[in-house]
Amino acid sequence: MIENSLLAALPGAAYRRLLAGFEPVDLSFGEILYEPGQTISHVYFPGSSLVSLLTLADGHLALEVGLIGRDGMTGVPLVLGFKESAVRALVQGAGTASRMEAGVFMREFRRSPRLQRELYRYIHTLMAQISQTAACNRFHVVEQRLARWLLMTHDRVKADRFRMTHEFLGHMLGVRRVGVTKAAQALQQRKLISYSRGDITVLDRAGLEAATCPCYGIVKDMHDT
Amino acid sequence: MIENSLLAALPGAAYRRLLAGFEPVDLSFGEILYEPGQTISHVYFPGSSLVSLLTLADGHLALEVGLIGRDGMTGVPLVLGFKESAVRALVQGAGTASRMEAGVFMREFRRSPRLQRELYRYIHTLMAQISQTAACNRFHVVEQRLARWLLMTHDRVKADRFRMTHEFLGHMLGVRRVGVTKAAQALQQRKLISYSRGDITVLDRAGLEAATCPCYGIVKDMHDT
DNA sequence: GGGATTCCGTACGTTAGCGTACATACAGCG
DNA sequence: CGCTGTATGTACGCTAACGTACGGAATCCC
Repeated sequence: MIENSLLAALPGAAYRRLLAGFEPVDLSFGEILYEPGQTISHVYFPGSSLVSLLTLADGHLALEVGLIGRDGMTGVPLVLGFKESAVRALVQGAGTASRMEAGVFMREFRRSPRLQRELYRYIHTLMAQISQTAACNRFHVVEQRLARWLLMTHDRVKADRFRMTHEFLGHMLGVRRVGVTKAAQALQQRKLISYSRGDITVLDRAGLEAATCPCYGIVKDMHDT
Repeated sequence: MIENSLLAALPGAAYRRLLAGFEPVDLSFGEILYEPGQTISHVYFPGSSLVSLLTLADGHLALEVGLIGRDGMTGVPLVLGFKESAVRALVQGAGTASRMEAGVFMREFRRSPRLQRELYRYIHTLMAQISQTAACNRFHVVEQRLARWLLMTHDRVKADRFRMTHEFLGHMLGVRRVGVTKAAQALQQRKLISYSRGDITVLDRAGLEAATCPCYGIVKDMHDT
């Protein structure tokens, strides 16, 4: 019933203690959980939902630096002793999550060494993911990056089909809408995906993996280790 | 004598305990402290030295994601429960540092809540720095990014002059050497810097701040808060 | 079912940065 | 003093992506 793998990794006792404080919620597409500089009111452990961390630049431009699914959590700054987020957290895929009020969470966190260990380790993989994404955005072309992004999403939602417009993908990848359209066309012509009006279907996962840059594998291996 | 601000912030008792375990070292330009996937043998708290964190892509391309001076430390993965670094740590400015063997450090770390608090907070600012750098590398032109890089270095070495070739800067900014040369020429013509054969002098700091992107100020404010 | 809205296709000139190659010039060293 | 390596200047064609604009088409909503 709690589908988040960070929580699932906890031993029975700690796990049951925590459950009491959680509130199941349904996150809807486009919802903004935090803005930069804003106080973090709740932490979220996604189940079937998907949350993007976005860095903002020059007011309007956005770039995804991290992607959080059932393998992660939002509200990392709390764990590190800060009350505010440095980035925007945006619900990118509607679905379930378990949330907890920040103060309650911090009490539980301080009480459970096992939870601390899990979350610190998670933070390391998140940092590594952010670093790799930075290099990827710098060196690889849009088509490869789009393929990577679709694969990462595919991994987390565990479905071949998800809702996602080109416009939105542009904000994630930090490129124009038209740039996404061209890359998506190329992938569609190669029969790796198909799409229509905000509805994307992964047709050939292996093909996508061949079309993307090594960054995908590098980040995935880090999560699995 | 220990010039690192993370250490200087510790209260007297904890501070003196720690000092015993430190070994003062001189880091020389170009030295590689860690490679990705490699076990971390020592942690380093820079004094006058400067260490870059580089993400590698496609074997040969490099991109700086973090810059560590007297306000930081290397070996963050240890603090988060990992023994290996995910990035390359390269000495970018020769100078002093205090180092400690990984095992010794971890014992001290577990023993000192105050040290834990300091370092976790540092990790948050480092993450924010990496995120902002990612967006900066995506959206801003080389000239602005070069100005930012020079300012960040200037802040940390506390000297108007430092050694740095265009080739090397290319690896930091993830661009060709020629790209750096063009950007540096532009800054020199505007009398903001002067340079010659690996020797860069900051002439007009305020001018540089006007020439760079807002990212510089954003990251700086985070460190000061 | 008509109108508005959202989403995608296409097009055109512009530009930053790429890859590469070669020329110059200073610096240290024997 | 000349040699050799390292650092910087310059040049040229090329391409990915930009900014912008407009048309078509599916979907939603009264």
